[in-house]
Amino acid sequence: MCCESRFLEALHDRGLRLTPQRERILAILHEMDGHATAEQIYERIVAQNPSMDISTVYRTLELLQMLQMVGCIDVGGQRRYELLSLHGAHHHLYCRICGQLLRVEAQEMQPLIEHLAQLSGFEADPEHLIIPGLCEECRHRVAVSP
Amino acid sequence: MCCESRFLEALHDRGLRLTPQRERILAILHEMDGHATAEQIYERIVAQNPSMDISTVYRTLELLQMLQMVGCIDVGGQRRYELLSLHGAHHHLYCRICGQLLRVEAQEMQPLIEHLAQLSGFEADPEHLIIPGLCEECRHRVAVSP
DNA sequence: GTAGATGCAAATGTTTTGCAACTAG
DNA sequence: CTAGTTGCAAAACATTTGCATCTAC
Repeated sequence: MCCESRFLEALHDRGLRLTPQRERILAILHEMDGHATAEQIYERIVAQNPSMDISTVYRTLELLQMLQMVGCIDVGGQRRYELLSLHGAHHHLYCRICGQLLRVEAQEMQPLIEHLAQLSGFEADPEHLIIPGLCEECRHRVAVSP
Repeated sequence: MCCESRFLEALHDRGLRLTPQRERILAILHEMDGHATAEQIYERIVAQNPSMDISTVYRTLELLQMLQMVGCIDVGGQRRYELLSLHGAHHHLYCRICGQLLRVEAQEMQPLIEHLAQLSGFEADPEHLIIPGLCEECRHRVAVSP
């Protein structure tokens, strides 16, 4: 796990503590490799440790966001979290049929971002844009049965 | 009101009915000119007609979305609705400091959409994309006081 | 020992649903 | 008339909070 020592240090700097629950949540975030909901993280942990509470998951995710270790995106009325250290800067394609999230490298969006800046002085975030649409499979499925 | 007759026709085609509640919600959507939450629409109506229920607002908004007369975007954990007939196809720039939504013509995004289709077979929605970032004013304000 | 963290239960806020009563066509 | 619609109340979600208990340090 690449960032546990960073976590520990960040906690200590603030007078906060490394608990087994926090370790477990960080480990799960590594395992899941992105786009997990709080509920999904919680379920994985409860399987082994039934006493874990979902409020602890939320509190830890909030903490990790504050420490800039976890990013959060808001799709389809729910939040999904991912460890920032696992992937480079990227955006998301959100399939509004199957709910799948695809990653797109940040650079693919660069021309658009420059265009918008020129057009209206708007400085688009260089990461975590969510583009809704249809993924390839769902697009075909819809085309076949209209 | 430009689209009431279209609404009536679409309803009749499906054996559905035009009720005073549906008329009222459509009228409010015209008045509000975009980006209203269900709660905001509900409040406006309750002021004159206290018996209206918010579930009727949700049901009508869902219906209008199904009829492609209303679009829905998901920003900052809440949904906002707008009448599609009021503006041409467009996307949104969402300033995450002041919360303002700016409209961008759909054509400005066309090159990106084609690029994504080529890259991963993803068919991005031609409308209602939300791009978070900083509007010109907030960008300057932030630059001055870091 | 003690500030900080946890688990529990209950509150929150938003959206959805079941259902009996009502009404547009 | 009657299928569709409404208002109401309650459920369903996702998320947050208050608090007594517990624990990392």
